[in-house]
Amino acid sequence: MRMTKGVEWAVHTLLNLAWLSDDEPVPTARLAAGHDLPAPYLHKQLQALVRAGLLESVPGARGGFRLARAPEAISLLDVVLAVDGDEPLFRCTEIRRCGSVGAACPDGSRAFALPCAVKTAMGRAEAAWREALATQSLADVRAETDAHAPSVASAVRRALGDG
Amino acid sequence: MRMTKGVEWAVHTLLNLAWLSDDEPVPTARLAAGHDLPAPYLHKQLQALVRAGLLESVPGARGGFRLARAPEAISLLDVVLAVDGDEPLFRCTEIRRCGSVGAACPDGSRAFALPCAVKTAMGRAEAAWREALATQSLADVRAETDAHAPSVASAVRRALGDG
DNA sequence: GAAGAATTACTCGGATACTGCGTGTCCGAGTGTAACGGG
DNA sequence: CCCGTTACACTCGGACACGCAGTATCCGAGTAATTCTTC
Repeated sequence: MRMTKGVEWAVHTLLNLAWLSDDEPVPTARLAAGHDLPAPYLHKQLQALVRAGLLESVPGARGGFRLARAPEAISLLDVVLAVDGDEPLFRCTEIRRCGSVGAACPDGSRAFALPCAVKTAMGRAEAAWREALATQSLADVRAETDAHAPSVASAVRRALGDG
Repeated sequence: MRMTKGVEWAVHTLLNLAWLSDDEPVPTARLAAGHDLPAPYLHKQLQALVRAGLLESVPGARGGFRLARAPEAISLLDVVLAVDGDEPLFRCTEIRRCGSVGAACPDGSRAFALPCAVKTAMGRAEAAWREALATQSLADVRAETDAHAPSVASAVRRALGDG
């Protein structure tokens, strides 16, 4: 029950693009060098972000990736779902219907008409998690970092800017 | 980013024990037959629940497992952490310090003194998830099932009771 | 018939293989750039 | 000197191996019930 590390890479990479704030596309190699990440694998994650509509890819020479929307319009939930997929944390396989317990229910169709209570309980918790992720945007995280560590923004522009 | 299926098995098994409500220990084989689960693997999950203090194991003939606490005192968070471990969903590897971006921060020790904003944002969401799991007890799920499907309780007693 | 000891059968507990997904990598298709030649 | 063509270098895009955690299983240690023997 753990998130893939691609999520961390994706969030930091999107943050770096948000700090650059110009429309110049940045190639994978420079983004990967920004945090010493393996370029091919990061590239794979970036493709997922493109498919999810969070990034725009520019092909050809001097191409690369840029944000497809404003940082205010990209939530952490968007990033997590884009990289890790949108499957629920808890997958109900309806084992309540199986085995001797399931068979001992005389009115199976009526007893199992409503959703499994375990599934709904887990779903409530997951909804709270998603809500908390959805209400935090990339711009919020950027603002929090700017408040605590103002030197990071200029460091990103110095390290990743194409000047 | 998915929960192990052992969680579903553990919750349903604990629920069944809560429905039985007597102090007779139930062996693994009968619990597994209740939902057509592979007995050896379920046995492994039950051991994890014993280590976490949610179940009591009774060795020897006519032995088995029984709840170690009242269903009201067992939260869904307890079950999830017992089976899947208590590692955080999001693991921050501090990549912000690495690479050209990390090196470009002139005052590294000051800029990175406070926790990573990405980590704290993810931590807020995870805290909401844990809170929602912690406030739902096994007794709550049992009550919800009793309200929606009253026949399940008697079915469990009929299928798993040692009568 | 009752008490005691040995036997037996059943249970938990931990150690051991197998599989699927996350992790890491590679090469081909496509495009913009730049150089080069001709007008 | 300007324009069109050609070649090139760089980028994204998807397809291909590897390792570890989740999945599944087995056998040994320990205990309570049972049975047999003896008084």
